[in-house]
Amino acid sequence: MVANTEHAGRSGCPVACAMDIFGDHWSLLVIRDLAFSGRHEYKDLLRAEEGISSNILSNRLRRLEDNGLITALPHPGGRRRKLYYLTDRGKDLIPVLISIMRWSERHLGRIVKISPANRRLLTNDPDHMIRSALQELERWEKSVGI
Amino acid sequence: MVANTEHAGRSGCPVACAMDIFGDHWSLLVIRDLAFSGRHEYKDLLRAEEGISSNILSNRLRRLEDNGLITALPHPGGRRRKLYYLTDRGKDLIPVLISIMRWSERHLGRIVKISPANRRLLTNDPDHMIRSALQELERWEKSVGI
DNA sequence: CAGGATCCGTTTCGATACTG
DNA sequence: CAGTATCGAAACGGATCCTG
Repeated sequence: MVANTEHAGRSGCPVACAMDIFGDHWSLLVIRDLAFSGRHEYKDLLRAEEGISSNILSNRLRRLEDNGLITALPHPGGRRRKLYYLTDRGKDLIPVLISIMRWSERHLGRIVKISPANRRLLTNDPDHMIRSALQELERWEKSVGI
Repeated sequence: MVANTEHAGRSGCPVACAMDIFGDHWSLLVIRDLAFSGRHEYKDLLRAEEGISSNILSNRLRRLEDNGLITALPHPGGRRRKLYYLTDRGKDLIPVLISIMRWSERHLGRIVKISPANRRLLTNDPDHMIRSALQELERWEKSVGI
């Protein structure tokens, strides 16, 4: 009973406000890879996504940057290369991703490839998963000197 | 560290599998209204959404039904009228919606219209919100004899 | 060669008019 | 009132081209 009649209507709903992010096919996937896969470069995201094309990835990276969900850092070893990573706002989407994963695990289990250990963790201790993902990101940030 | 390199790749990720639902602009909004707003009829959903057009609503309702997230019941007082409601699978999306709302509340707070009481509940006791939404749905289901 | 812009055919969206 | 048909507009996405 949150977004009920009392608060519904154009631009009045929490979910609606966020549809730029949640209503897009690719944004969440990019966030996911930045959050869980240790990927930070354009080419990694390009190859890792399930077939995103370069123009779309480019578009989404800019959109995510505009929305303050990711930032880019010049890559130490390249001219135009960049290192993309999540801002605090972006990192804060990790619980949402976990929650989606939990739903998917329960209802689309047959399709999900996930190790038994991670499946158990996802079910039994999602908070632990969140913490360890965040730790991993912080570790990476320190390693590149952010 | 869930969908990391070990499990990434085409159709290997929990998030990706669910993109038919999460990657769509309208599906989550329809689910939201079925979950929180006590709306069950076509016209209610049409008016309540932030401007969804009838063909899109029709399309999404069918898609959601095909995916087993909603079901329709013939309306007692109408020819083509139906009562749409969430299946168990659909109801299980409520935690995801709450998680999205929490994120939106934190980061898009300025846009979100939500009463202070509900905002506090959203922040402090999301589980309570989930339970009360489910109770409301069950109450409605009993009232129409499901 | 990496990042990403541009072109362009195909798909999807969405406002409105329409039907039973 | 519930849904469909139509049709212009927008988005997608594959290939290719540009630029540092």
